[in-house]
Amino acid sequence: MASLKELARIVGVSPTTVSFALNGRSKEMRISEELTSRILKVAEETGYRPNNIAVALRTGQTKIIGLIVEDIANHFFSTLAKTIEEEANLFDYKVVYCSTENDDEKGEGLLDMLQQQQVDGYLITPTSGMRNKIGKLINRKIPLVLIDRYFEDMECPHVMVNNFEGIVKGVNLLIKKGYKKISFITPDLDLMQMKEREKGFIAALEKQHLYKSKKQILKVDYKDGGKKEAIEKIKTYLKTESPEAVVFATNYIGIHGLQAIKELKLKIPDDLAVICFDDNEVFDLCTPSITAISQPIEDIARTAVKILMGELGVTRKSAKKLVRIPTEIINRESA
Amino acid sequence: MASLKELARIVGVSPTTVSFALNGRSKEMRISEELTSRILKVAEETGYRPNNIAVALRTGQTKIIGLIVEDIANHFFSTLAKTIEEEANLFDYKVVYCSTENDDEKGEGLLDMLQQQQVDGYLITPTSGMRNKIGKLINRKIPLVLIDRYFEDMECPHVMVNNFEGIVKGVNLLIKKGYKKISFITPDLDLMQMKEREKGFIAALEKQHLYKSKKQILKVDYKDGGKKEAIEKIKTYLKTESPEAVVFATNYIGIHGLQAIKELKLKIPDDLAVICFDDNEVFDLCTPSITAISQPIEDIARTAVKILMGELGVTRKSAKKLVRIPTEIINRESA
DNA sequence: CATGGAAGCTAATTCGTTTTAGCGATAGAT
DNA sequence: ATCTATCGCTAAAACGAATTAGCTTCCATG
Repeated sequence: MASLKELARIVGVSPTTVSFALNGRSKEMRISEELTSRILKVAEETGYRPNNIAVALRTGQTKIIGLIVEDIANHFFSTLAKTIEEEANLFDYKVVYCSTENDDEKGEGLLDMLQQQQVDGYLITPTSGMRNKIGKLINRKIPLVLIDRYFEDMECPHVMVNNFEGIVKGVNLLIKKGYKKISFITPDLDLMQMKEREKGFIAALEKQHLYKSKKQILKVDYKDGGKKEAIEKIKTYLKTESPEAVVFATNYIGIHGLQAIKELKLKIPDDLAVICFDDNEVFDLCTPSITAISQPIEDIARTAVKILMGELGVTRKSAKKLVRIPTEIINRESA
Repeated sequence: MASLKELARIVGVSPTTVSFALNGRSKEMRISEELTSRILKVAEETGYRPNNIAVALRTGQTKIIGLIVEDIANHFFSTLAKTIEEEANLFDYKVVYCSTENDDEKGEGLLDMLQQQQVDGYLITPTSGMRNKIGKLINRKIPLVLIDRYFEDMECPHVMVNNFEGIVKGVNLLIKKGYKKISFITPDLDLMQMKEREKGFIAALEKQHLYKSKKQILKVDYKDGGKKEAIEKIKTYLKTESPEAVVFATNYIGIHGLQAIKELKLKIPDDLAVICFDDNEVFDLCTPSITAISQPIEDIARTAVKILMGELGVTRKSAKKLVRIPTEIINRESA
């Protein structure tokens, strides 16, 4: 409520002087120690807080970073968001976050909105349709780091998990345990990381000559319907193909898959072994518990913030700006 | 990038005129239709976006509401946040959110931060230590709605689930199924809603003369340690008291409880029936699936935003400002 | 042929800060 | 006695929009 001007009036000096004193520029600006401490005292007493809006307008810095995730209600993204917030706070930055719902239009809208809010930098898990707008930001040298996905042939800092290697590790585990007829169930999304996971699956199988047919891959199109339809599709697939083991490409398709398996009354891992990309608290609780290829979320978050702080000039620029975080296999009972 | 001033220069008129045209005040301010459409066209072409910082400084309105939750990485709160964001967007409001981690100091800090950001209103799941600061906001007539908890004898709009009634419904279900030795496991938190749930438990049992001893209630203090310690405490309790059925007071203590039950190799519901307050995607997947007392999160979110919009003067003021949303029993296999 | 009013636009102020440029007074150098 | 430096502080501009209070020009009216 109290403004700089008012503080100045109370102390009986000019706003300029108060500003210098509060910003620790007293020595530099030759404000006497006595006056400085008087100002500080009054500021303390009146509980003065600078108006960030005014500061932002004047300095051109909001000290805010915009975080765009796919869906904040999803465990992966909310944990990501939380860690990013904590990490950014260490550098005195605030975070505003929003969800694209994987909708191109919504994503572009959010980008516009954040620009209007004059955020200083961006952390984004982009949808494919955001390519253009992101390209423009990059041309304008706006600090920006992509998370969890990236665009080919667009030079832009990004940090994501090593999807290819992660799936390969998972498949190799299944092969080692003796499973031969292995399937891959993935959402049908046009995203880099999905392609990488699929490539990892095929590569790992081909190395052991176990990739026989395209039917070993099921792509579930969520545009056709929601959860229920997905579960039905998976049930149908499992019945007709009856694989010995299955790798789910994401956390949520894994959950739908488990539901399908439960409804088919298949025994894990005897009837069907299961591995899922991306861990989930649920997996630990299931009976049997589900083996997962886990993404070190905190790692991803911290790395992304670190790079962004470099771009923002808060810390010195990171050398590595295209980071792949290795996955970790969480061995449980399902495979 | 392009400012109002620049637009004005391009069109060859004054910034004032441009401002009127863009804000739809042309008729009122007698800007000719021809000029108005020329301005609009140039604005379109140059992709002009007003600088929200400047607008906020001038108008005193940021069109931002501050949302303070306990932990954004938690399913309940992240779903809440998501719905609130969607709902607020309908009214052209943005949302910035942050987590208290149930830490009084952090909560107060967040309140300060949001004040400095000049948010127009607040949605808060408060920690007990935030009482004072929230009281001050209320005295200053700042639009504010509490969610999920409230302070006794402080008149402040709030919306929460009907905790008492929810637990009563749950306990009654257990009693109807014939369980007699029923326990209540709750985090040891000094929060209204925990007290209400405990009261509900005791009241429901006493009505059937089934409340025999304080030992039927276990309070787990999370200050003593994390998840692991909690699980150990629950295991110890279940071994020594061996209840027939247990009601978990929250989502996350339920998950820890299930872990404990799994480690003890107890069969649900034969050895031990389970009901949990607050639903979770996990519960549907567990074998057996877990019966829950579900909080209609979207309802809570929508109601809270509605009341806040009333306080902000965006819509007309709500009549009911102290709302209890009824719970819903999700019948599954664990009880 | 004043006079009034409307039509169509704009100059200048404001919001709360930060920052640049500079002012008066005293002290030291020449 | 004059010039320069330093000290301690401040006036004023700026950030980008919104808004208040006009300022012209033109036409109609008596």
